[in-house]
Amino acid sequence: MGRKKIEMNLVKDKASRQVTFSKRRNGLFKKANELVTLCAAEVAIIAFSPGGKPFSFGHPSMEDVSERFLNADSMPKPPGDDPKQEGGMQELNQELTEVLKQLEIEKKRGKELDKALADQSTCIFKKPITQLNKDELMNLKTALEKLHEDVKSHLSEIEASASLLLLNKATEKSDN
Amino acid sequence: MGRKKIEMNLVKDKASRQVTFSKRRNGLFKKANELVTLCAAEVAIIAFSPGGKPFSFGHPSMEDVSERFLNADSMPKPPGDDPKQEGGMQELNQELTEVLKQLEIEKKRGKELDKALADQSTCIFKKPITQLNKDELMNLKTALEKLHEDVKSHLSEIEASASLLLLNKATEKSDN
DNA sequence: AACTATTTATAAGA
DNA sequence: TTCTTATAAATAGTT
Repeated sequence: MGRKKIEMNLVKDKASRQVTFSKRRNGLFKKANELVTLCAAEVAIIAFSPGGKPFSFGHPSMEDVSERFLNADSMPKPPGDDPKQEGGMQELNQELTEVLKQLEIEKKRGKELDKALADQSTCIFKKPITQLNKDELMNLKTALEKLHEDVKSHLSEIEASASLLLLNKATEKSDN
Repeated sequence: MGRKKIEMNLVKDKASRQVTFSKRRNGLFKKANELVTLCAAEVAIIAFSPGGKPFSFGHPSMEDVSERFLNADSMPKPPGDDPKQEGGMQELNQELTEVLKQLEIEKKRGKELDKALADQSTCIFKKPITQLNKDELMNLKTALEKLHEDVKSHLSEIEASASLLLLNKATEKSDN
């Protein structure tokens, strides 16, 4: 789909691979959105870049899609289910939904924290640089940057874990 | 992308809608597969047809993806640099080191919990959730709650550490 | 981040 | 449903 046909193998150059990922991720999400619009479908996607960053698409929101999954009654069931599982399932599903909601709330709170931390950091780096011991300054800067990064990666983990759970629940249902 | 351009609205005719969904779902999954192949990305998709039937795509396996999450970690290292400090710098540096040590401890604690969760999850995630028995579901639920608690406390710890760092920094600054 | 030459996806038709 | 094909859309390489 471009100037030349490309082989369907790993793009060797790292930079090119990142560019390709960005372009194609956009394309994928656009296609997903069209599918939603044209067909009144519900679609959720989670994609990890080669660098390991998570990106997600969801319509309706991931949470809405999750509720759909977690409502076992609306899902077609494989034949030969053990009936004695049914009773506890419903309750557990509800509880799982609750847990996921809590995770969502926590995620949002964390995002605000992340932002606040970032703001404070940049503020502090502006003023007293010349008055500090260089090594110390470097240490502090590094520490804050790592804290910042740590918070961010942890949020990714939360988001990814929740998404994974949801995706995992649906996996067996269909083979396309 | 066809004989005629179509409006991006819901396809009215139900049969056509189903046909469109099938075609475009195939296209979407193909694109996802290409993204995986070209970029070494990891992608999972769930899609509900207009009729409510779930379809999914996932590369690599859910187990691999989950492991990827639950193992990912990186720890800020305490400075432990040479003692070329001047004046109040020494105090500040000690304080900083202390905070980072605490953070490291907290981080390790979280890592253990995550690993415990991973152990439970890797076996649990291999099965569809609807086929898990009650005990397994309870374990999963407990693991998720644990993860949630840990994340919460971890974020609080980070927040507290960061605040302490910034406060110390501000104090040192006004002294100069 | 924009631009096009091409390839690819797909809407309509069979 | 599956295939065919004219056309729209995505994108690889380039700037």
